[in-house]
Amino acid sequence: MKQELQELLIQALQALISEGILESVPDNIRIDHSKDKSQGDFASNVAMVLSKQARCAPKDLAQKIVEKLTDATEIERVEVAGPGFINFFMSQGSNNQVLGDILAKGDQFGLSEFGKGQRILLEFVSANPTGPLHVGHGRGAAYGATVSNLLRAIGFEVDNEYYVNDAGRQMDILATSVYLRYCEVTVFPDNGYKGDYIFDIAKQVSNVERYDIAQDVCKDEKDGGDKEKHIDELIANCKRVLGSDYQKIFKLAIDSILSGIKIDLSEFGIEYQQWFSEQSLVDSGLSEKTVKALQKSGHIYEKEGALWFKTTDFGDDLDRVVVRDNGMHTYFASDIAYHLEKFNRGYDKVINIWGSDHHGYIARVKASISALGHNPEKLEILLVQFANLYRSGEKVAMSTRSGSFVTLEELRHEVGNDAARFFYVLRKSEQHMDFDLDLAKSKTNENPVFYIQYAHARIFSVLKQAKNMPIVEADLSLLTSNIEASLVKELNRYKDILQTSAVNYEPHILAYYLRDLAGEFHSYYNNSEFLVEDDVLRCTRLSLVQAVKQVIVNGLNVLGVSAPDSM
RNA sequence: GCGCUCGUAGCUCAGCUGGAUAGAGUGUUGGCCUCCGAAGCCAAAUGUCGGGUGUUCGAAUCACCUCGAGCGCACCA
Repeated sequence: MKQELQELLIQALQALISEGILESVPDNIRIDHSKDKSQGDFASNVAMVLSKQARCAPKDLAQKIVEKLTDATEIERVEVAGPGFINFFMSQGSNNQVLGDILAKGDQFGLSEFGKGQRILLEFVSANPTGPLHVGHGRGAAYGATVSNLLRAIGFEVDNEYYVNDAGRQMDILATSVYLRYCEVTVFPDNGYKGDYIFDIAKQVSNVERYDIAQDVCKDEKDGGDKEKHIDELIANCKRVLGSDYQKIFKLAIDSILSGIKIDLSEFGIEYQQWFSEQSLVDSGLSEKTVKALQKSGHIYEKEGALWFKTTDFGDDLDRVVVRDNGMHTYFASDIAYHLEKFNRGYDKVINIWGSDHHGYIARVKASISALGHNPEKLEILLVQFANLYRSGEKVAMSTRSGSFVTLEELRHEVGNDAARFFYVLRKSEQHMDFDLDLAKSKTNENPVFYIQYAHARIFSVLKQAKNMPIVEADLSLLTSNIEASLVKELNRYKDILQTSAVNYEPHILAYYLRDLAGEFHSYYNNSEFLVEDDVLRCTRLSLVQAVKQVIVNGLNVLGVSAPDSM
């Protein structure tokens, strides 16, 4: 409907241009759903935007535009209001068309072809496999999965991907930590992974000799030494002493943790098309090749024994090291290779969802994409602020290494998947978020997700009771009350909401909409009776209510939240 | 010090590609179950939109300054 109105407006503007009143039609003419019923169904501010060009008062220009509008049966009347808004009042019949549309399309209602099948690679979570996911990762997981659903709903083809950092020093620290627990050492390195899950993995180790790998290593920090050096020497000893058994433990540790992460995400309703291994970039030599390609194109220089990538040529603050003086590739080097690999897979757009603490990393990644001859515009990086956890009014410190954190699994079991999914996306992703554990765990009724699910359950219950009553054709002209009109108006917004929510990567827009829709329904429920004697009236109201139910189901489905029939 | 993000009702947050009286949840106060699910509804009260200056017909929204909070500035990943 919005598009039809837009075309009508353009026609009117063109008529004014031919009369010499206006010079040109603006690119995008804004037509919004009015917030207030007294302001009609749609409003346009085009007259105010163009008043300068026309050199007359916005209100007068609006009047002139209105006079040029051709009649359309769907439009009941058009008004000029306020400082120069053009308000469109649609006929109730035209608004009601959406009901038939919803009931006919069912699960498909609201979907569009806006994305025209363009392919998007969406990478999210990608937490290091050094421990279970915690509640901070949960936010990225819920956000990423919902953005993915949204984009799919408006016609994009989206592949979800998890980048597994299974190479590098952190993994060695993990393996060594497991071995030390297996040996049941009494002194544990400051920099080792201390969580309980390390003990669980250690229990699975068998047929490996127990050596004292702490012999001859330098002092740990608590003894006045350097904790980084201490753990590096432990790792070196561990590798040397264990030989091939080291790989065994290494693999056990990562497999165990990664499979835990996969189960966790899958139970949270999140499916990935790809799990991309960092190690595979090393094995395939792509990391190596990428550095060579950069060298060839002249973006690399040597300084103090290391290879530096001149990212400052592409807008970064500092140049970055890609190969250290000890010959090791930095994480950045494999990350460049990874992004190159993503681009080579031929996606129309590559989206990364990162924790906001990585924002300083954006410039150098985009720089590397430019340097390798790709368009950095095709890479979009969305940042998610970490959630601050509060327990008993106090902020909870979180660190994977110290093992003091609340896992995503714990949270899911406490508050339920539905509440967790909804709660996470209810706030704008870049908004700092206070996650009050006590509130989320103990008073789950306050969570708005139940409000929406309750509306669905109520409708289900009503429809169930209507099952044995006669079914006749509905007469939509009987939907005359204010609340019915505003409920229909709300349903008419769904498609636009879905699109706005998706193109802006803002799931909270959909979440808020569903709560509003549920609110309208609850008002209606308390205000009117559905199971009335009159067959036509009953079936008419039930069809409205059924349409509401369908939209709630469709919307919750995008958010990854279930719509139970009873609760 | 430099950079990114944020600052809106007691609390948690929407609204931000400039638009009509700044909204919701929660909390507070008072009503509504002989009636389709009261996890609900209705009503009342609540704001220097952190502060300041500017841009203009119009600023919570844009620009600049300033104060406050979080995060990032490695030959770590």
